Order: sequence, then structure tokens, then C-alpha cells
Amino acid sequence: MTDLPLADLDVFAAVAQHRSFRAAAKLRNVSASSLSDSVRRLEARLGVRLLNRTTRSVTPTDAGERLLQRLRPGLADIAAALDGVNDFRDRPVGRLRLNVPGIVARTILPDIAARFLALHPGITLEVSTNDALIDVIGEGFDAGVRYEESLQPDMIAVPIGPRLQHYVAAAAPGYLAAHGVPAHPQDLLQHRCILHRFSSGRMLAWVFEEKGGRELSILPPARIIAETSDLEVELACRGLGIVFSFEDFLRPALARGDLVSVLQDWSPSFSGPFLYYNSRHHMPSPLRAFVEFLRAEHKRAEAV
Amino acid sequence: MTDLPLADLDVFAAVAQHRSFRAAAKLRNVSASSLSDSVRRLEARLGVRLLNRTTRSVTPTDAGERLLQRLRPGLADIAAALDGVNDFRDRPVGRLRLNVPGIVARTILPDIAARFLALHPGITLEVSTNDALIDVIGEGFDAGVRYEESLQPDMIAVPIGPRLQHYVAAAAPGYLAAHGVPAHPQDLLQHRCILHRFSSGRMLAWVFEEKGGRELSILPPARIIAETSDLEVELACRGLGIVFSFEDFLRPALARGDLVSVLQDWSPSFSGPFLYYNSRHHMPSPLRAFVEFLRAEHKRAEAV
DNA sequence: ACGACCTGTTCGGATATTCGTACAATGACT
DNA sequence: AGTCATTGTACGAATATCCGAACAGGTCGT
Repeated sequence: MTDLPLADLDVFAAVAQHRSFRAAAKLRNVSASSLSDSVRRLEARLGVRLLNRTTRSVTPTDAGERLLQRLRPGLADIAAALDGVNDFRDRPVGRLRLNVPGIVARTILPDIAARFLALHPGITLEVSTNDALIDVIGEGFDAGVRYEESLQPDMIAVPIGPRLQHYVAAAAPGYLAAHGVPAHPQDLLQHRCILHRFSSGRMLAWVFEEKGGRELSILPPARIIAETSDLEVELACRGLGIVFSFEDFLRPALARGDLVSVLQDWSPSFSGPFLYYNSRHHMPSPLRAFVEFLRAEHKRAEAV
Repeated sequence: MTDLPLADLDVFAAVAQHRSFRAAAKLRNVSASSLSDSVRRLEARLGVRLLNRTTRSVTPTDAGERLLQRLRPGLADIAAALDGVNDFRDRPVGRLRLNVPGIVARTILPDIAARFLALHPGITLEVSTNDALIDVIGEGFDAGVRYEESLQPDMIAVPIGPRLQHYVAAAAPGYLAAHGVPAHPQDLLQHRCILHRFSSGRMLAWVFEEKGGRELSILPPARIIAETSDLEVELACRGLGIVFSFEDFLRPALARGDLVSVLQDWSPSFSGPFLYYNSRHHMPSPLRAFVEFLRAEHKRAEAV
């Protein structure tokens, strides 16, 4: 019962789960060599090899796999027990690890995060931006923010931020003076457009919406294809073409007059993002506080 | 999920359970100051006091008690998972912690332990001698050896050592020459006897048994009262009186001729000791191996 | 087939943890 | 009430752990 090499076991579980020393090291902000030492120490103590590792792959041995499976629930229990201490405090303390799309991190999250953190001084927010990742929990995050309605079971979705967001097409005044102002989405086919490619490789479709409700999807000729929205906006401001992005994201440029929105009557709207978390896992206090905060915000917004 | 202060949590659980820093330190062979540091570190990290401690008592706070309760199953799971690695080895490796009466440690255990350890080179045997303790599991032992049939629930008893043991009364030849040889237990009342007091304070009664089966309990006049059997034997060898103890324990002195047994026809017998362990706990591999070993020994002895 | 990148590991120096001793405080015994 | 053994803690020394850079080896792309 006594003298458990708990720290090393925890390290082993992390490495085995991520199948990588360096990835596990990055996630817990320690060096890879430390993890290497820990695993070696543990294997020496047990007298059994737990991980078959080459420089390009880390695979648990049979013993390692079995140990990992049996270890995981215990570690999860302990994490939950540790978090339970928060019940004895007025305000929860701990870390909240979110994985959000880059665009959300720049538009709707700053405001929400600022108010949430002001309310909970003890909570540390750790935001990773990743547009592609789906298995948010498996990567060690408490929750993720996504736009699509997830189909994964046991996932709970909580609205976060505005429930209605808009795409806006916009261009620099100089560009419009030179190339004319499009009056109909079809006109875009004659324009120079700045397209966005997701990290998954998929292209963002330019979807427009008539006042009546009819949708119109267009893939305009690409002048530029980029993956980072900042670059797209910057190029648009310099008059290189029409950009199509979140209204929230373009707002500063529009306010400054660097960009002018076009096709306002066709401005498409879409539902806002959701915070997703797994209902089967223990809910850490910081996450619980965040969800409560979002629910209160949502309720307040609906009441208006 | 990550960055659990597992080592400190383990320390906290040990200290909280034993309600003593020094006791917990002794049991895991580390210094008390180290445990003090660990608990302070954990409390600082959590921002919550877990143990109320004066120099004479250690009591969990509400938060500490709750944390302890929630922590224990996880730690037990991990210990079990760790032990599970033994399944991937031909011979189990680990530590077996036994708590046995002092007399057993000197008579029947040496032979058993020697053969068992020869069979399992990877096992470390840690024997504590304690005649009074009952809650063997709570103190961190894997199993205990006791003579009395335990009434505790969930305890499994396995015969260990000879199933029939004998008490023997004996004295030095010189003493018998001077004071005569008792022919009947009643004669002991006229002799000088060396009595044994258990650490509980109870005196060992001299129980005799007629060939027919009739029992006769006598509390002879005390010349000497001792708590350590070695002292009693030594004094008897020097002719100070009649000693009454385990035949196994007196055998060397009898063989040397330093002592001569008396009242052989009244020699009382009693059932041998049992190994007790808790059926509700996970059974560590070393304990499992030991029980199997004892069962095999028992079967072999019965077959003869 | 070869090169280039990325991986896990090694090694000496830096850091945090642990130890042993000394001390103040507590509570049981007389 | 006084005494005293025993407990938890503080502090400098010893130790183990951790880090960062260099190394060796595998894998993928060309």
C-alpha cells in the first residue's frame, strides 16, 4: 500500500496516453528528459518494460497497456477528489483548459474571459486555439468551443457568446472605387476575392442569404487563399480584394473605415458557437463555474 | 487532469489516516520533516488547511476529511494496478508486510520464511512483531498472524505452521534436584514459577490436560513475572524456577540439557496459528503467493 | 537511395526535495 | 500544579530530481 511511485506512474500514464514523450512534456510544461527519466525509473523498479519506444513511436507493451487501463480510473478519481476541495472554498481555484477555434479566441472570447476571470480570481484560464481538433477531451482539455453541433455522445453543449453571428463581405474603399460595388452575390464572380482555407483543407464557402430566406452559396474566383484570418483582413485593407469573414472580426476595420461592407442585404447569419464538455467525466470546479457563468449570461441576454 | 501533486497527496493520506506525522514517517521509512513539508506544500497549493495539528494531535479539517475519503479508493486502485504488473512476470516482485506475535517470529516463522523466500527471490519480507495489535490491515500490513480465531468480518484465515502446538513446563536439572520433580499440576503450587505477562497486562494461565482430556488451569505462585520469553527461559536455565512456554521455543534449551521438561503426561496442546488477511482489499501478489505457499504446505502436511 | 527533420535518450549543471538535529508546545501523569 | 516524554516544525547540509543542449536513430519525402 505504501511507497507508491505516484509521480512516475502519472508520468507513465501521460506518456502512454499521448504515445509521445515530447507531447506529454509540452502539455504539462516539463522537459521531455524528465519524463524519460521517470519512465525509466518506473520500469527499473517494476522490472518490466512498459513502453516500447523507438525514436519515432511510443507503444505500450502488454504490461504497459494493462497498467495504463487499470491506472486511469484511479488517477481520474484522485483528480476529482482534489478538485472536491473547492467545495470548501467560496470561490473555486484551479485551471480551466479550453480549446477554441482561433476566430473565437479573438472575437467573442476576450470579453467573456475578462468578465469571468474578474469574477473568479482563483481560476487560471488556459486557451489553446485549434480549428481542427475534435477529440477535445482526449487531448487533456476540460472543454472545447465549436460551431458545428457535435454528434458525439455524452457531450453537453452550452451556448457561448452571441446566438446569432453574421458573415460580412467587405473590401477597401479604394478597391470598390476601382472595381465597382457588387450588387448581387453573382457579381462576386467578376471580383478578386480572398478565400479562407481551414486547416483541414476545406475551403470556406461564401454563403449568402436573401431577405426572404433563400440561400445562395458561391465559390468566387480566388485571388488569394489564406489560412489566417488576420492576413486576409490585412490584404483586404490594402485593396487586394473582397474578404468574407465574421462580422465580429471585421468590425474594427469597418469602424476605422479601412473596410466597407458590401452586399449587406445578403448578409448571412448563422448560429453562434457552443461550449462542449463530456458529461461522463468528473466536472472540475472551474469548468462548472464557467458553465454557470455562461448559463447566467445566456439567461440575461434572453431576458433583454 | 494534469499536474497532480500525487506524491504530496499520498503523504497527506498517510498522515491523515495515522493521525500522526511521525507514525506515518516510520511506516514509510522517511523523515517526519519531509512529511511536514509535503503537507504544507499541498495546503499552500490548495489554499485550504487540511490538517489541524498541535504537537499532540493531528486531526483532519472538514476539507481534509472529505479529501481523504475521496482519495483513498483512487490510491487503492493505483496500488492494485501497480501490483497487476506482476501478472506479466513469472515470479511476483514486491513487499510482504506481516505482523506476527513475537513468539511466532522466533519459532515457526524462520523455517517457513526461509523456504518461501527461496522460492520467490523477488519478494521482500517485512516482519513486525506485535503481540497486541488487532487491526492489522489498518496499520498498513498485508496480513497478520494470530492464535485466536478472529471474529472480524471479511477476514480470511489460513493455517500457518504446525496445526498442533504444545505448552511445556520445564526447569533446570539443578532446580529439580533441589526442589523435587512435580508429579501433578497441583504440585506446582509448592514450586517457584516463572510467569508470563502479555503486553496487554493479562497473565498467561498454565493450562494442563490430562490424557483423558480433562483440563486443569493453574495460576502458580510467581517467583518471577516477565514479559519477554527469552528472559524467562534464561532464568529457568539458571535454576530460578519452572518455566511454562511453547515447546517449539524451549526445544533448543531442552536439547542442550539446560532444561528438563516436567509433567509430560499433562502437556497441554492447542491449535496452531492462522494467517489473517482482509478479503475485501485487493490481494497483493506477494500475499497471494504466500497464501498459496501456505496452502500447499498444509496439504502436504496433511497427506503425510 | 539519400537527406532532412523529428524523436527519445544522455550528460553535466541547476534546482527542489529530503534529511537530521534542535526547539517550542502540548497533554498525561504524579 | 509541576514534570516530562513526545509531538510537529524550522533550518542548514546532503541528496535526488529536473532542465537544456548535444547526440543517435528512425521515418518520411524527394
